[in-house]
Amino acid sequence: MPEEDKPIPPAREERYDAQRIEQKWTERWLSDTSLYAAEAHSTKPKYYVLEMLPYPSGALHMGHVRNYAIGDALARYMWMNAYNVLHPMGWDSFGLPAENAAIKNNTPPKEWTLANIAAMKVQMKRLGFAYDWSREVTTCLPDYYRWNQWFFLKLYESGLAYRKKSKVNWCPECATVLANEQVVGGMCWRHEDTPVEQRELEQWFLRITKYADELLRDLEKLQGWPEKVRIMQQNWIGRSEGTLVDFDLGGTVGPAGSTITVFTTRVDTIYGATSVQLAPEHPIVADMIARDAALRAQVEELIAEQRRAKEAGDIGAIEKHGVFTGRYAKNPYDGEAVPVWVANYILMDYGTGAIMSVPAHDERDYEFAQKYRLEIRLVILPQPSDPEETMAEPPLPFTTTDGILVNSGEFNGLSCEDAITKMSALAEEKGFGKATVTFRLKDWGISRQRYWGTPIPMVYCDRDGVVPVAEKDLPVILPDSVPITLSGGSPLMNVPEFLNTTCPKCGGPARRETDTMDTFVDSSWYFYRYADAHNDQAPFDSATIAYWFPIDQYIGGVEHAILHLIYSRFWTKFMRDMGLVKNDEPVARLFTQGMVIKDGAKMSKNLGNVVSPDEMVERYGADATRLYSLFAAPPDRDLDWQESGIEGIQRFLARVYRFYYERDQVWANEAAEKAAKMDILARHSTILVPSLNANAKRLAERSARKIQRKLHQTIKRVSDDFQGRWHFNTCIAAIMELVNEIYGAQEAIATGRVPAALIIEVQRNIALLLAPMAPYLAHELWEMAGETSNLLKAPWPKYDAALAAEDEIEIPVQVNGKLRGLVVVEAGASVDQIKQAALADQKVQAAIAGKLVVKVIVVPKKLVNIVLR
RNA sequence: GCCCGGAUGGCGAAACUGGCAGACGCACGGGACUUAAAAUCCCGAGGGGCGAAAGCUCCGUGACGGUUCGAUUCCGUCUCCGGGCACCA
Repeated sequence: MPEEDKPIPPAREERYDAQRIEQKWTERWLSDTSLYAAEAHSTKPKYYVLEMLPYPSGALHMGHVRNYAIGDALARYMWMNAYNVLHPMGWDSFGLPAENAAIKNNTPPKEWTLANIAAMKVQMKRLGFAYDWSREVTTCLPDYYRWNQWFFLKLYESGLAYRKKSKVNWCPECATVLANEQVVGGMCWRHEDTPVEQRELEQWFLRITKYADELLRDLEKLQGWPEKVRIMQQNWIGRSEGTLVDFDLGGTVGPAGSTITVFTTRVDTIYGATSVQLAPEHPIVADMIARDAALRAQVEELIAEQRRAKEAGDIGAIEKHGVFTGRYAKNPYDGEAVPVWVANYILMDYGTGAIMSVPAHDERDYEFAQKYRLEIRLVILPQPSDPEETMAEPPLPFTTTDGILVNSGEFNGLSCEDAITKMSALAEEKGFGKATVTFRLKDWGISRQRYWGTPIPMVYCDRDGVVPVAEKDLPVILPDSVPITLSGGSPLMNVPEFLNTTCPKCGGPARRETDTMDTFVDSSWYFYRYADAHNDQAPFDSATIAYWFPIDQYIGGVEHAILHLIYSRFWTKFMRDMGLVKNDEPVARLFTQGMVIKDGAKMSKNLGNVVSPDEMVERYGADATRLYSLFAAPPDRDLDWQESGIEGIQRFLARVYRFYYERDQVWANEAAEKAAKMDILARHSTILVPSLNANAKRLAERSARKIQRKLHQTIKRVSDDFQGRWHFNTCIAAIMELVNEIYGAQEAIATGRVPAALIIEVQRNIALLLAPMAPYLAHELWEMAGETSNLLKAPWPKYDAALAAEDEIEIPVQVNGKLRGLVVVEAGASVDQIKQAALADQKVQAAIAGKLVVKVIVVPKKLVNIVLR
């Protein structure tokens, strides 16, 4: 193409106009769907960066923007580092709010949800997030949830899905099940004067506890996860080693039998057991109260106390109450019969729901025994430090395991540790107990008596009982246009076309399961689907998963540290055992970002301190909104949103823009300069970092060298932060410093003391450094710097350590730890040279005059400290 | 109660490995440009005391103590704030 036929670049405006620039680039980006597409096969290394998918509530909030700004910056950075990047997005689109909206606005949940998705997708695109939309996953659509059903069938086949009775919140007024958040102070959220009841329903559970040990053990492998999250999961799993011991009641009370099995971690203290305590909901208690109305009333009060405390979220503050049952149980070790009590501090869903109470060696038992004047018997004494010393009586309760047994028959004199081993062995030998491990982790109840969720693919037949739907008949489609009412249980029960079916086994009439799945099922494996989003033969292709997994970096809120992430880990282990995936864990590295707060409080409608992303984008642009959310605080900490802060960022972007614009104006007006520019550009398109020697000559000017040094220092700082701790706030500060340096050198630039080549190099690099964080402006600047390549995949700049190095450095000189002088030395100065310079300094001389110098500490490049006496 | 974070100017924060505390930004003050304002550019600034000024000096990273030539950083005790779990036997 002849020179004069080249398209004339569009006229640029003097003022930084975010809206104009962002609209221009949005159009280009949206017209090319291949832009952010991951390559199925690539010689490049793969990188899977994932942000937690949102619930489509209708609008993004600032927390989302922050989350996605971090992920997008990382994805773009990895593209620039020539990785094959997978960066997908989707919608966690089943769940209760759609049903609530249906009730409130009379809109079908599907319609409401899909409209919200469309709206939020527009927001995401406006913000410029670089997602591969061809892999979008929408969990409420049958092409996704059919695989939930498929997995459920596999879980059922493997014995990992089972039914059992479980309690639900029931509002008699609504005649329906309530979610925990719909219970307010023990009352229904819609009927403030209707107490919520507990009803037992048959529900589906997934046997996550089968993997309890592995889920715990593999936390070790997750070194790329925050320590905090690993600890939270560890506590959640709650592994505890102990002993089961049978106490005999000496005759049955009812169907629950005549044995109380207690779980204890301290079987070594069992000779100090002076009572057995049962949870109020223990089956033996049920037998006991069946014939004892007075006891029944008391036990019911204990249950009520427990429930009230739990609902108040304040179970720790509950005052301990108990009631003596009138029965005694025999301690199998010494044959002593101890009283059996029922107590409100014993939980039925942990251990066996029964404990032995050892007041002398357990704080809670001690408190309880004091209150009810139960016997307190000391059986552990402190280890004497000197064997000759007599053992002192310790203060009670004495809970340490570093002690010696007394008053414990044949076990006297053993250490607690030895006693636990020997006593557990004896229990097993004699058949009244055994060593065991319990977990706090419970099986995962997935049944929801709701409409807007994945139908559980099971059928109930009068003849064949519980029968799974045949795989070939999947998906079981969730019917549309189902009236969402407030009463009568699950809405699906009122849809005969759905409810009535035929038995897959005998072909006779049967009923479908009307419960739907917990939405945590959807989010437990959605990130696998991204890798192969349109597969209609299987949830995904295993070879594709082997390529992409594990996820290299997952980013989201810490509020999902436990449930979502533990269910996802469980799902992965199950899929691995099925042979579907090879990885043991889904996520190699996890990052949890801090909350966005305003005026010191979490943003909420109640407080009226919600900042709308749309408003920010409209007022300041997407770049400023994103950049500010990265700048205002390090990403793992809470971010206090300040309107004046984002104004400052906008000012910074305008300052950067103006630097390019004004240079362009100058160059455009100087024909000779322009020719030089073209010549330089031609050279620079291949050489990003000029070699030191060539430049050292060319950049003899001090001001030019200063700019060049700052440039390379900036590239280093920004690169280091992307590689390391992700403190994007300091990256941005570094770029601001570079821009300040340029503005500070205005005069040198105007008088031609700074070569145009260097200015262009700075311009190119600022565009490159800003590209991950402020992509719109960065693309515009890239173009203004004369580049025609796509910035998205332009190589990330490299710094030259020699160019970044300082020639001279200032070394502070302290005398007795107090700053007394500053000396300037060459960067490579030896310890001795620095010491001489420091001692020669006038101020230092004055400070040490007449005193005895005891020691001179020299830390090269850092400081000198002269110690006087 | 237990576990995990955090606390630094008027504000958001920085100081990455024990080495000049407060980079960068906001707000503020002063100046330049302007008829004026806005915008922009430049300069100033932790607090106290001394000084006309250049400057000098003391104090200062939630509190108290310790280690060290030297501590925002390491150790101990405590206070407050945030998050998680909660009578877990």
